[in-house]
Amino acid sequence: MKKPLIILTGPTAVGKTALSIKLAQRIGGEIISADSMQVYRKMDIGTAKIKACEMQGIRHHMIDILDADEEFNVVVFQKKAREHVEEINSRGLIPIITGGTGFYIQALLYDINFTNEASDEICENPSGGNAAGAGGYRAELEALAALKGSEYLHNLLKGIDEAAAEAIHANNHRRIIRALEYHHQTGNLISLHNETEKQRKSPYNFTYFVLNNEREKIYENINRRVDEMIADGLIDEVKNLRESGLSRLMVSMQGLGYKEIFAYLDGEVTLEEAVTLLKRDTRRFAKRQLTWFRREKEVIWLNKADYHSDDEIVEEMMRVISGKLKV
RNA sequence: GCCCAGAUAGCUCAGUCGGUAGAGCAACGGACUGAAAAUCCGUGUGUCGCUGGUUCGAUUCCGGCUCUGGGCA
Repeated sequence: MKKPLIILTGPTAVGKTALSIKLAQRIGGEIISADSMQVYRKMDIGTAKIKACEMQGIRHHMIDILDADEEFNVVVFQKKAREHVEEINSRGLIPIITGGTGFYIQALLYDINFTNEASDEICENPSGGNAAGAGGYRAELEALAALKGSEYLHNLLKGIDEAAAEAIHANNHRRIIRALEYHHQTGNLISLHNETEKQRKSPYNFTYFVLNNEREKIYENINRRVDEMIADGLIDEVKNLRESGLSRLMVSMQGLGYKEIFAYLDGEVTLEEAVTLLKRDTRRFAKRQLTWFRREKEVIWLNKADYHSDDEIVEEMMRVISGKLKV
């Protein structure tokens, strides 16, 4: 019998957090955050992290578990989140995945296989001061790309994994590097790996909700929220992180709000420009999130415009969930 | 009230010696399987203010009207 798992996601600023609390209260659940930035401590304002007083007694996992200079990625997420799911289930409660990182949700939901023999190479480089933060081979490829251009790497990949080279654009050096790295570590082709992982069936009895709203409304929320973040002290938050010695190349500092304010603090843009860019980049992010969710199979869309209140949405969710769990 | 200028994409504008139009920004669509709030790819989305006239054909020329600036009273 598959264990229940509820997912509540959607584009940024659509109102996931508030709804997730209501759902958790109603159903008797705990929340596991699927968010690549809220895992970091001291990154509160820019990540729109839920405040303790807003949790209303609902337990949250995967928030504030790392320092901003630590590495985090989909593999770490998957491993930890899976443990939380099992643990919550063992106490007879229902785990609710909330957050906007679709890739993470997919990795957990379909139990995508990321393991390989040489995985240590990446894990044992915690001090990595650059964005790559990975093993020597990746750094090597990084340097090669800088020296000879990503076209060169793309040709390299063509000789190893034709299908992958076909699928990955020559300019997408990050993905080319991963494909080469994958082959280097495992001796296998990433194109084949992707093909098999795509076939996976979820080990969970899941219900996948995507909260959405009219685009215009989402953008209004984003613009307003950015202004509020500035008013709430986002600049000081970034300033503190910067003064604590964080580089803007770190993964955590590439998050929305952090990279733009960092550029302002470094004197590259005015504050006004930084705010405009942050709003724009966040809007584009929301759009990319929607593209991701559209492609996901078996999702249930909930359009806020179709309901009068969050409570009404929760009622609808409960209807769907009870149908699923009855069997 | 009179005079001048303008009205073209969501915005700021260019342009068409008459053959239904581009640029920047914004926006939109897509990819993604160990950086994913990252990375990458693709796409002009338009009653050329309204209305008559001239013309085979008007966004373009002419008249009238409306609106918006500025000026004179």
